[in-house]
Amino acid sequence: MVSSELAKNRPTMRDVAAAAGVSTALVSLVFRDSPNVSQHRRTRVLDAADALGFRPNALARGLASRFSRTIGVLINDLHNPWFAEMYDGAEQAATAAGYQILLTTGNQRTSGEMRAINTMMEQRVDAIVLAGPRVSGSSIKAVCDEVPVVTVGRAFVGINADSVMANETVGAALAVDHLASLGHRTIVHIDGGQGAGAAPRRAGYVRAMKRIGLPADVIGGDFSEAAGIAGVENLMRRKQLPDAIFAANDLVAFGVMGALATRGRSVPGDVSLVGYDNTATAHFTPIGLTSVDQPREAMGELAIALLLERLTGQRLMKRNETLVPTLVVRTTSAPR
Amino acid sequence: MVSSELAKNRPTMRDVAAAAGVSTALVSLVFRDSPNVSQHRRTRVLDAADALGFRPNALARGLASRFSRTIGVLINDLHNPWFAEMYDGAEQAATAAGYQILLTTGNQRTSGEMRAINTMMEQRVDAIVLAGPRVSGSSIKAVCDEVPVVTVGRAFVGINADSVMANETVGAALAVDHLASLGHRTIVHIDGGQGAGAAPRRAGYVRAMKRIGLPADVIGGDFSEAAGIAGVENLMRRKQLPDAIFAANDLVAFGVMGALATRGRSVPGDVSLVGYDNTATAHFTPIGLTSVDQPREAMGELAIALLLERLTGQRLMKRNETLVPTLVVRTTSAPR
DNA sequence: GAACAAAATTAGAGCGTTCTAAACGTGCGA
DNA sequence: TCGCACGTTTAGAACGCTCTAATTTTGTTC
Repeated sequence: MVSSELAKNRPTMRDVAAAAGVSTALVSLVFRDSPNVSQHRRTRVLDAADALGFRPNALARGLASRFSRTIGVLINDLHNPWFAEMYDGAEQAATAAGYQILLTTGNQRTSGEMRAINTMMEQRVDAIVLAGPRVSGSSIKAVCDEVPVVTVGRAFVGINADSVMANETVGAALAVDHLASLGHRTIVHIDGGQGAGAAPRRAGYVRAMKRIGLPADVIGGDFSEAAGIAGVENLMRRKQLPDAIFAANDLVAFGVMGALATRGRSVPGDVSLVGYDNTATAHFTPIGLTSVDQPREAMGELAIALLLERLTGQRLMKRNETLVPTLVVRTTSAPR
Repeated sequence: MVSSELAKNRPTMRDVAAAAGVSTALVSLVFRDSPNVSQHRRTRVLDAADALGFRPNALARGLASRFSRTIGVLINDLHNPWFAEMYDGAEQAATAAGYQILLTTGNQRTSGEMRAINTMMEQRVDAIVLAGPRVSGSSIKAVCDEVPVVTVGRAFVGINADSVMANETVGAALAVDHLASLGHRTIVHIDGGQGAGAAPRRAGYVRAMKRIGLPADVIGGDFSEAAGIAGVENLMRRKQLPDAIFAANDLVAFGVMGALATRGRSVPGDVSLVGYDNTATAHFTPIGLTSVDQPREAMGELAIALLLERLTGQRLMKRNETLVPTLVVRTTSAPR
């Protein structure tokens, strides 16, 4: 089935050892940067390895050592730049700790996620990061008992997985306070329906409005542009547009912007607008969307840090961390 | 160093074999879906494996079989949704062929790319996809001799790697013809400088303009928003704005949109605009950027198909494939 | 130069699979 | 009843590395 061209006989440690006139054990020590190797032999081994084009076999290494020094990262949606930024933080932290990352995606489907998790387990990753998982807690319970797991953007109860979250309630309050401080009184929230994080954002909005003595006004939606468009259609049927709109996320906000523009209303002239997530698109000049920003890279770093605590045996108890978002003010929000 | 909690004694084939009262060889056959296993034993083995929570060890499997059934995919920039879409196509094709994907990123740096490539080689991937690589051809020559490699969005000469490209020249012509058909006469191109694909886009623009008898007019730039802004500043110094602008990519186009808006000019009222790449951002309603679209998923699928040809020994000769882009017309281009 | 400690090196047994070749049933025809 | 073919099953040697314990070399001290 496989052509002879491909069935490469790659050099092994035995070959290197023979070429350098030492034992395979010594070659192994050299490639693991052991301090107890004489400089003399070290260079001889390294030279021999170089001459042969030797690459250590990570499979054999992992099998023999029982540790792959690999952390599996499951990203729910590769298209969502949110995850890319979280990944940056995670990768940096993992690399610094001498771990490699095995990146997989779930294609936004639970079946895909379970497949990806199984793959990681079969590859014997030492720990797992689940970024924005869609799967149920019960379906990953067994995994969490075998290997340290941290979830990002979602927390499970009843299973042994750490979590890193952003405080959505505070984020929503940030948006409301900002709009209120600009003098807006009628502030509508188009919510994210059943989406992850939608509920606490909604709750944070309601609480913040109550706190400053304004009536909460929530329009149902989801995390999509269409929801923003529908929300505007809904609002246009009223006697009067609100002073401002707080959208459940940036996508919804883009829908709102488009729909308002179509109907000849201007942002922020007629309505101020705040989004959530601070996606890359939000900052593009023609848009300039004011948006709540989550510390994505920091979340990725923290996720790895939590895993490392488990891997080094420093901690056995579950830990849930929450980071605080900030508000990035751009041009879609202006004084009333 | 490692806590006892973590040094899991995962069940092995031996355990499963013992529990099912068969040999490890039989267990192995069952897990490889061998047809020569009696139904009776198969279910016994599967039940035993289930009861024990057995997961085959991919490391051991790869070591013993000399094939990991894994294809490494190096994505140059995780933040760029272009790659995500290409990846979708690749993953689908790979999964269909029974391969797993090992995804890595180079963080837009050649050093990062080389590290990632080395990692993949150490993990003994069976083949490699390099999506938009920044590395030099000479630095991956050795890799291409060890394992089938396909590059996407870039082709190397002198090394044994297949390639999948989009025809940038045709893409540029698509943009020019579209603008010309709308009646625009002065069509400026803000180019991508040294960026990947910038040269053929520029050449395609020049050729298309020549073909329809219009004067080519190229403003130097790069693949960034800033280049779009600078381009507009440049144009504003002229007596008159051009009828239309063909930007080297969507990012440049966004810069152009923002800069024009800042200066009180409207798109497409004063100037029509066409981008390149058809990024997700391009379709958002408040932007609605007309843009050249590359068949990204198809490119990913094709990349895997080329690798499979090599893996099955069907082909030894290098092959370079080129796919044809299309134009997605939105609201930034209108009749003169 | 002997005795000992410390440093450097090595032999060899795993790690959990696959793979080859051989062994084992079992049913069939002679 | 025997022999044979066929479909199943198995023993045991890889695969390329790590790890433990033992061995050899080197350095130090008297």
